[in-house]
Amino acid sequence: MGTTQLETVPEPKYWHLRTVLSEALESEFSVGEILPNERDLAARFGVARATLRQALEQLELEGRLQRRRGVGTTVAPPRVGVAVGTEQHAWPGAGEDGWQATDSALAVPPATVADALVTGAEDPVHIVRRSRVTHGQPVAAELLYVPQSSVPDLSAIDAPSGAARARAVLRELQRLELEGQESAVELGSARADEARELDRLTGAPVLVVTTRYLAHGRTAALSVATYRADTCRLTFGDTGGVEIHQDPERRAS
Amino acid sequence: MGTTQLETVPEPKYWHLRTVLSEALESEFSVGEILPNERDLAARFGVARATLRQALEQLELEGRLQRRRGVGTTVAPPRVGVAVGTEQHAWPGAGEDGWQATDSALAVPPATVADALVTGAEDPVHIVRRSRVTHGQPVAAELLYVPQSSVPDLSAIDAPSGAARARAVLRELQRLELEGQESAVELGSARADEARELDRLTGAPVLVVTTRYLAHGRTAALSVATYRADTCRLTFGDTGGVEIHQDPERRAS
DNA sequence: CAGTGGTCTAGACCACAAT
DNA sequence: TTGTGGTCTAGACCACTGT
Repeated sequence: MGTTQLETVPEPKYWHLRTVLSEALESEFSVGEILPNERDLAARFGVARATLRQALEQLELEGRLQRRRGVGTTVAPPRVGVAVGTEQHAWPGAGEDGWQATDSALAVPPATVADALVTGAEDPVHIVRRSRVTHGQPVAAELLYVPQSSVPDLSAIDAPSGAARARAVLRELQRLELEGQESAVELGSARADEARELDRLTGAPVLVVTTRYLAHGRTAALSVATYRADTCRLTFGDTGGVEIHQDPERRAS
Repeated sequence: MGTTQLETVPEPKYWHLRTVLSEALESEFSVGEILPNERDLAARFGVARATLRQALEQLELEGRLQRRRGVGTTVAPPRVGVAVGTEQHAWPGAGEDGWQATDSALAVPPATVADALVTGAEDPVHIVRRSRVTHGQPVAAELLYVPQSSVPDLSAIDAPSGAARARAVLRELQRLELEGQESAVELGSARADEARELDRLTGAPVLVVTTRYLAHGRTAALSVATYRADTCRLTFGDTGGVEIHQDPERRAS
């Protein structure tokens, strides 16, 4: 990476900088390599640190860089593809899918969740916490809402919370016949608790996947999962086929 | 919205500010309403304009606000759900789906696209441009790559480009038997041309949906569509059911 | 401890839309 | 021309990680 001077172009400095850095990442750096620190980089390009940071922010958003306070900025590996909408129509917790149930308790869900489920606004539901790990990295945190009516036989369980209870709820869910599921994906920012679980800072961009599981013509469960937007590529497929890879710059012809 | 003073809390000012503004949006503003300008807001909360802007940025990312240069900051309507992965297994361009084919030409695709398709690296493919409009707002811009082998009968077409040619490519595509499709969603930032088409600034956050269409055991077409991340909620479903709505704050129990 | 990225300030000027 | 959001600067200090 030379001491390139920025030309006077009709585009913002930080955007041009992003392009220059992007090319440098491809040609002069390898995955995991650590970049010079922000103060040095800014000086090298003759811009204020804030401007340099704006460029780095873009690249981090695009999954090209990873920044960690107290450590430095490193070149990120390509995004990992995580399957979220396979055609197998499987209940959460079926098979080995990388999810780990961590906790569960009976509580009153947020109003919008109660709406989507058929329960009354004050009816408590089972809330199952799960986290998903891929390649040793945490990629998602989920809250799964299960109305008591979906798992009537669970009354036998006496544990008020804990991982074992979470697994019990999931096990009971398998007994229902799954008729279908539908998901929605949108951009959000990590709440403090989610951020902690995903090893990111509060406010980090996440992809929020809301999935509704249908059985008996009703919504039998509702899942709200937040995925790290910087490291994940969510795959929805009905073929189980090969990975589709995306060019860092999505260059058009 | 009062002249609330920020308390000293162990969280960043901009994050606290985001929360305060978020609550104000729910209780004191209605959709489309215009907020006080940034300088006034910053003064009112006793912070620098840059800090106030950091909070607004978060809220815009979450689809709560819309900012337009020269105009102001307005309260955004709830995100619109746009279907991207229905179970009907339909080719692009089938039926009325909100897409509009605008142009098409024969050109050599980017290397990564050529990889996904089976074509050689230098083989030109049909590139179809489409844009998607919902509720009068542009929500997505797409590039559809179709190998010549997928539409052999198209050779009869002599127009080198144009909307009519684009429609012809799509029409030919319908004749193939679609075996399946698989999609991936990831976060990206709008290139200059995409940004123009989506009525946003360069670098605006977008959801990039890459879809592979399968026929005859091969990839018959590849679509790369960029959706406005601020206004869109992408839905993948196999039930055609009701909308799932998401609480502005995604409050956990 | 030294070094990193994260937050924050108080300004300045620019690009754009409406008047 | 006026007022808006967008860009940029040159600092300061904070929070965290490693040694």
